[in-house]
Amino acid sequence: MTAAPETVRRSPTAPNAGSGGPSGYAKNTRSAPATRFATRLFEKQGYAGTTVEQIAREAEVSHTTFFRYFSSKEQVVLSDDLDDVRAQVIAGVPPGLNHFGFVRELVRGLFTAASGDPWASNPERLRLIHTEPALRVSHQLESDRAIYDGIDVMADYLGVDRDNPRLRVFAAAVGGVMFHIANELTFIPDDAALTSLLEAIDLLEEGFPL
Amino acid sequence: MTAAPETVRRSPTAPNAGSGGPSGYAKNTRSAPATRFATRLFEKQGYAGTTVEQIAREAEVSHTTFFRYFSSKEQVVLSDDLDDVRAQVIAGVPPGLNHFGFVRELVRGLFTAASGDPWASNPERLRLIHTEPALRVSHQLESDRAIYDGIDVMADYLGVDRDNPRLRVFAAAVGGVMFHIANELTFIPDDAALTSLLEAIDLLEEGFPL
DNA sequence: GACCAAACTGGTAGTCAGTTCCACTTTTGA
DNA sequence: TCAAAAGTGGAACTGACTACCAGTTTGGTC
Repeated sequence: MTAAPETVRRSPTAPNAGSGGPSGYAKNTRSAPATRFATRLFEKQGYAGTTVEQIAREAEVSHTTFFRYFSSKEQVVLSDDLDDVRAQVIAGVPPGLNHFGFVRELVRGLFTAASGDPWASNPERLRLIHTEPALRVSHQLESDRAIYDGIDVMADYLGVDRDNPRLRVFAAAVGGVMFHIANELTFIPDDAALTSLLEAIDLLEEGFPL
Repeated sequence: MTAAPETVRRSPTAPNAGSGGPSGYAKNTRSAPATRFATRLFEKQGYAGTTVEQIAREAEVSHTTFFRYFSSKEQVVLSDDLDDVRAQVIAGVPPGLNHFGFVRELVRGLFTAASGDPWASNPERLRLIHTEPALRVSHQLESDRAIYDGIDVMADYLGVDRDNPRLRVFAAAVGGVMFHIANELTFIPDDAALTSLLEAIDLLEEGFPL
C-alpha cells in the first residue's frame, strides 16, 4: 500500500555544488556532481559492485542526502533534465501531418534533442542502461509512460478520440519498434541511428513486406 | 560483478507439498503451495505490504527455502510452468505461412495455452502483474526475452537470416502491440481478447490506416 | 546586524530483499 | 543397511531505502 515514491526532483540550493569543478554536463546542476562520480565508479567497479554509500562518499554527501536527490540508485543513471526540451519538441510539431508524419517529426525532434545533450547521449550511460537489467527495466517503464502520454498528445493533434483503439495500437507498435532499435544499436546517436529509426517507421507504413 | 541469478527452478522433492490440500493449479507442483499462500496474502495486504518472511511462514518453510524456489519475491507471481507447452505451440505451427500467418498462429496457440492454464490465467495474478510496477516491468522484460527468442525461431521458419533487420523490426512491432493489448485489456482471456490481438495484427499488415 | 523561518544536512536506527555458509535431516538407490 | 545426494533451517551478513530528529545554512525582513 506504500505509495510509489515519485522521482524526487526538489530544488535545493546546492548539494555540494562547488566541490567538483565545472560540470560539463547539461544535467541538473545540483545533482550533477553525484552523477559524474557515480558514472565513474560504475565504469570502474560495475553497477552492482558499486554501493550508494560509495557514491555518496565520493560526492562528499551522506547517503541520506543522496536519496534526497535521487529516488533510487537507478535514477543516478536514468534521470536527465530533458523534460522541458521534450515538451518543446512535441509542441513544435507543425500542423497538418497525418499520424506517420507526426511520429516522424517527433522521432526526429526527440532524437536531436537527446543527441545534443551531453548527459543524455553519454555513451557510458547508454551502455549501462543497455547492459544492466535493473536499469533497462526501469528505463523501459519510463519509456512506456512516455508513450502513454504520447498517445494522448497525438490523439489531440490528429483530432481523434484518445481511446481510439487503432491509434493506441499504432502507438504501441511505434513504441515497440523504437525501443527495440534503441536497444539494438550500440547507440552512439549519430545520423545512421536516426536513419534506422525513420526506416523502421517506413516499414510500419508499408505493412511490413519482407 | 555478481552474476545475475537466473530464475531458480530446481526440482526438490517437496517443500512442504502435502500441507495445503490438493493444489488446483497446474503450476509447478512443488512450489504451488507457496504461490497460493502468497497470492492470498497479496490480495489481503497488497504486494508491497507483504514480506517474503510472511509468505514463507504461511507456507511453513524458512525464508531461505523460499528463495531456493523463487529467485525473487516477484517470481512467486510471475513464474509459470508453461515453457514446455509454449515450445510445443511453436513447434506445431504448420509450414508454408508467411510472417503474418506465422505470428497469427503463434498468438492463437500461445493464447489458448495460457487461457487453459489456471495459474497463468488466474485473474488475481494478472491483476497484480498489471498493477504492481515492479511486476509489470519484470514481466515485460521476460516477454522481451521471449520475443528475442521468437525472432530466431521465426527466421528459421521463414528461411531468412536471423539478423534480417526487417524481420527484427517486424518482431518488435508485434511484440509492442501484443504487450500493449495484454495490458489494456483487464485480461480475462476470453474470445474477445483473442480477437483484439488478431485484429491488431491485421492493422500491422494493412499499414495502420486510421 | 540581529532575527526568524524555510530549506538543507548528517547521523542513527530501523525494515526488507536477497545471499552465504554450515550443520542437520530426509530421500534414494545400490 | 548404509552412504551419497538432495533438501532444509538458522544465523549472520550486505545493501537499498525510509523515518525521525537535531543541527546548520540560507534568504529575506525590519
